[in-house]
Amino acid sequence: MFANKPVPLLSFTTKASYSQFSTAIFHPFFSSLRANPSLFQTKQAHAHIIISGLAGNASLMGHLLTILALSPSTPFDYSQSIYQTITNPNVFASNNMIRCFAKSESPLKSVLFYSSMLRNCVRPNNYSFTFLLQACGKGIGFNEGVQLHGHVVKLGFGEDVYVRNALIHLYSSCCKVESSKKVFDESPHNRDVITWNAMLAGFARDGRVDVVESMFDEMPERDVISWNTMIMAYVHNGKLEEGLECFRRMRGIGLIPNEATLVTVLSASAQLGLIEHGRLVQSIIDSLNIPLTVTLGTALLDMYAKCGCIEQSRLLFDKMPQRDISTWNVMICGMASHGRGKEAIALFERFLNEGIRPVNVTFIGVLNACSRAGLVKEGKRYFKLMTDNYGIEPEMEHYGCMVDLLGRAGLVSEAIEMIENKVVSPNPVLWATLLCACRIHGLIELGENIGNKLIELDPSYDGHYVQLANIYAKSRKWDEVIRVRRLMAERNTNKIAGWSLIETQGRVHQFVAGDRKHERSLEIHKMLEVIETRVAEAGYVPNLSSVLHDIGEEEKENAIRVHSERLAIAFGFLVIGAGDCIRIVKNLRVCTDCHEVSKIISRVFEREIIVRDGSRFHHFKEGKCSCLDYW
DNA sequence: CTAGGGTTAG
Repeated sequence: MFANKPVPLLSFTTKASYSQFSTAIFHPFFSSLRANPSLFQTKQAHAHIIISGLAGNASLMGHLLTILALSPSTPFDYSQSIYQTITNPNVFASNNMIRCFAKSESPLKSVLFYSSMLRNCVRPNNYSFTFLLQACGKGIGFNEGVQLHGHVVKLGFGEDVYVRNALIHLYSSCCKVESSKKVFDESPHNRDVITWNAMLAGFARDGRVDVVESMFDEMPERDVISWNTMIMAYVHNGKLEEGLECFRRMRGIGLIPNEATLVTVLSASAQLGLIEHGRLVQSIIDSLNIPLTVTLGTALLDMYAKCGCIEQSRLLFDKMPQRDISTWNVMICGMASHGRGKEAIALFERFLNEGIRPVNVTFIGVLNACSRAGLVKEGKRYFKLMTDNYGIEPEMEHYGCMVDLLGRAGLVSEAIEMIENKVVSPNPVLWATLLCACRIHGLIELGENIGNKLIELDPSYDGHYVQLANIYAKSRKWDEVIRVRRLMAERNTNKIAGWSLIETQGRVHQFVAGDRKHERSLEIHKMLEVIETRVAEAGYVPNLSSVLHDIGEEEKENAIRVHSERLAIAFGFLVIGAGDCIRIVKNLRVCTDCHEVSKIISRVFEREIIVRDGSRFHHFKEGKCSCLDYW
């Protein structure tokens, strides 16, 4: 009866008269369909019910609606048509109709349905409210939810733990975590692990990590989801190391992580650029035999790309049995961030050929790729494709890519036009992007204009001063360089402390400029001297323009010498096996001088160095960088 | 006869 091919109904009907069957014979089919919903088989069951003259039966139709509510993609009209055949709807059938509404595009319609249910004198029960409150949470129906909360209390379901949990979940979905907390506090004896988890998730969404932490410690019992929620609270609120530490503790007590755990932990590893940790997660996935779903595969793909292993990323991409739009986006953006513009574009073309509809993020990757590969014509064409063919409204990021693309190609007036004509409110970020182009192309006058304008707009941000000074330095206007540096010092701008990190044997070593705190500091500085000697022999002359302070020449050289990136490289030579590449993650942009030195190091030591800075990768190899000296 | 909490991309 439930094979994948249509069943010859006639042969079935000739065997017996349906009136002989009780409704009970359908129940085995319902339970198998609940476990494994299939629209086709549900329709078959429906057909049999109709033939047997039971289409008006509330219980049978209620079961069909349950299955439809559980199915991944349900034609909503179908659920409604089923409900309409019921001669005398009971609360069971109505509850499952609410569930179908909750899953639909407009979940709040379930509330309208609820009032019609009341008019028809169908009395709601505790199930009704869990489904209704769920629907309100999905549709962000705060007002509807509050009214339903009133009904819950009035009708006496206020102590049902399912209903209470649904209320907590509803309020936190509507960003009213204080209301969630009220419900939570009202009934201390009426809590289970789900109550606590819902409450944790509410505070996590609200960014109150400290509260999540203390509640987590207070919980009488914790399951995998409690741990996942705790880890997510850290990771989604920028406390990446804490997230990883929590994951370590979770494994320490012998709890088996599941897919959600691993996806979150991979995201933290990716953001931190910790390839060793990422590989550890991969080995956990392998040893637990966790199936590589699209979500998990995409998270892995992203981790490899963000940790500098774009080849690994690509191998995994080619092996994945299933991909969705995010998978493609991650792969395209990853390629672009590694400066492999042509490959990113080839992927995008393949993606279009497979008939997938690109979204805004896809185009950020594609436009970035064009910019990195210097493909001006293509970039313009894709920008037009995005707006004209796919109706995607360009966001600031898209304009940013275009300004970068045009500026890099030296088409400065077109870039200015783009900024001035297309954006409703001109954004400083776009001008800063163009300022970068001025530095590369040595456009002093324009750079001066833009730089001064930006400094005026935000005198406390040091990045604009640095760029302007770099522009002056490029044309050897040292007086101006000194003037800008002084201005910056006088105004005491907010300097973001730069750091570089390197990972080895599961440990993370983070350096700041001039760092002498590392346990192997002496060796590191000795290694630095060796590097310097070899680099100087290769003809390197320090470029003083990158030094931030207005100090004597000799000291300037010292200041460059101990940039965090160089300390990390020197340490890398000490701990990374010969032949293996040195991977470094930085928070800020690579300075001109460090970039130059890194190139030379890669040549004279025959060592590949991969540096991830704030927005892209630099692969230093054989004296060249993958960014082609434009960043 | 039906129920609840956690997951990726710029």
